[in-house]
Amino acid sequence: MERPELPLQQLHAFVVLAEELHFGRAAARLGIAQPPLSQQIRRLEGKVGYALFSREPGRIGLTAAGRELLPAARHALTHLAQGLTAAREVGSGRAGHLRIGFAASLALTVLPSLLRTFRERFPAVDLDIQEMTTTPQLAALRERTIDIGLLREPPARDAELGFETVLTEPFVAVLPASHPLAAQRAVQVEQLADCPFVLLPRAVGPPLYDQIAGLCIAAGFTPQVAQHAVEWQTVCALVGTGLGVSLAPESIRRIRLEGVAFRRIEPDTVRTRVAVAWRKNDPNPLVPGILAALNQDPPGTP
Amino acid sequence: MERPELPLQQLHAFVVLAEELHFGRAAARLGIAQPPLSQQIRRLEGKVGYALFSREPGRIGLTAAGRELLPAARHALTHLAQGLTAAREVGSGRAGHLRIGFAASLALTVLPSLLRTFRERFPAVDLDIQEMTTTPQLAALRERTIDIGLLREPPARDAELGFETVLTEPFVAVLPASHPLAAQRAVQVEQLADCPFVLLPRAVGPPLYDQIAGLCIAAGFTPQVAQHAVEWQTVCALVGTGLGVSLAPESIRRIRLEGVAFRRIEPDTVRTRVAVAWRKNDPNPLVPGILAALNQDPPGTP
DNA sequence: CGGAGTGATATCTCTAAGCGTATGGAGCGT
DNA sequence: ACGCTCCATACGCTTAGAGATATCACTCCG
Repeated sequence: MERPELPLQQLHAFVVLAEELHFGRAAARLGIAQPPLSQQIRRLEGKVGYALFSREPGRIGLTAAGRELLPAARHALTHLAQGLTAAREVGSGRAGHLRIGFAASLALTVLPSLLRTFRERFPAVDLDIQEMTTTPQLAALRERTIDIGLLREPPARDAELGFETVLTEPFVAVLPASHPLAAQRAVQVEQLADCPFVLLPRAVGPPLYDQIAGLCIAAGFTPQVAQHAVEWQTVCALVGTGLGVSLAPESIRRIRLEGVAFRRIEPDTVRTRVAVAWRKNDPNPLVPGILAALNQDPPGTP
Repeated sequence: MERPELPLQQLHAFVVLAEELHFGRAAARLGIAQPPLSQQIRRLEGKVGYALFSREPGRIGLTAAGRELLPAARHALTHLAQGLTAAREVGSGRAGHLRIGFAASLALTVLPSLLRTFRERFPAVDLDIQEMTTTPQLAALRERTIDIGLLREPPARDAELGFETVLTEPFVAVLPASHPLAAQRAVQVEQLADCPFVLLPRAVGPPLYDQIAGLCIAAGFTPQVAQHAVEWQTVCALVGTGLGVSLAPESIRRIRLEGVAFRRIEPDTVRTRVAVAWRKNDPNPLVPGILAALNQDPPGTP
């Protein structure tokens, strides 16, 4: 790309004059006097190297070179004007797009209401949402692959990322419907001591895993993991087949599956935190926007 | 179309910086020092109203607004560069297009060689050729519908149009092959006195018509027009059916038709002039080009 | 022949902006 | 702690060019 040689202002004058074919009117449309317009055109012609208009007394017209330059000038001007307003829309936060990573377990609780209220306030914004577990979300935020994360059990503090708790929820026991404990309204955690467990791998969200394990340990046993699954959806399905039991955040109750029962646990002192995460230095004006949307719309009331 | 607000130079700097993502290298590519580049970007951001780059130490990147503006800036710059070179090509006469009107009778003589030599010298030029008789050509030239005319018997002089004779040619008699006179090598014009004539209407080219009529009158008779036809092609076809005879410029010999004979006439003192016509004030640099091509390539040697 | 309309020229002013050099200051590596 | 890289800032110089006003030149027309 070489250095631009034609000042935009002169091109604007050129386009207007090409439309009016009359120096006086064109100058009026441009809001300037006639002599400056003559100068502009003259300068532009000087830079192009050839006449752009044929001036015969009484009628002026485009030359062949002028006809060639006109569409390019028009394109450039309109493109730039559009690009500029688009950039301003985006800059002001009225438009743009936002890439959101979210934990699958929130697809049925936090996410729907968030999307709804955000779309109301920023109708021109495209939201790209993708399911990711906690650890990949943190990495994606740092790599700028996503702009917003919705995750569980965020780190306490981070130099680069900001976090804000969206909601806290207790854990529930996930049981096969046929399981004897499913007959109770609530389950003592220690009653699960001898059951095989279905859990998410620790790697996808160590803090959450540790919380669950911690619940068991507090109840006096170490959970025997019979099977790992990467999504809560799958965990529930496996529990439904009788493969084992699980402990999960309450919001997965929304996953309604044949043959799976959810029961309160006792004690339910431990709660899992769901937080929104963002880059502290993100210049995208939509980031404050979505944080505001989250605060305005108290989640948990989907 | 509103007033352009973004100087092209700054947009250029913006695009280069967006590619390099490094002030030092971008400045080097632009051939300037680094501080001026910082200024350019700063000014541009000032005009847009929002930051275009996120500057964190060690890594700079486009903001959302910058990503929005970038393609527009690129488009504008490349479009303008292309338009500028195209305009210069056209201005210098290396490219462009030329609308040529020509008399049908020249389709087989002057035109082919002219097109060939012109295409050699100006390969990037598009030629739009259209068949027109003399009078419409003059009108089309004045209305700027065509740029070049190839016509017969031009007016002697004209305030607006220039003419230059391309070739002169004698008239020949056009006879049915079965006609008694077709047995002779040459025909005396007065021998046609009693034959019905097939001629072009006077309106499509009064001077040519008057020349033909003049030939007859000089031979002592007034031609009896049995039939008018608008093209020489048709005239010959009608002659071939035995409808009459005609007098025509020699170049229509090229129209080879079953049952039509062409014969020299005596006296052959009168010649018809074929001329090229153009607007004297036409700024199109191709006009001199085509005149030069006509002179370089002596017509009549197709 | 004179006036209207139209565009070119001449002259002046003023501002924006482009560039350079010098310098400051924040990270980052050794 | 030191130096290095990289970007921002400050300051000064210089110029292109955008604008205005006044005037001239040409054409057309009544």
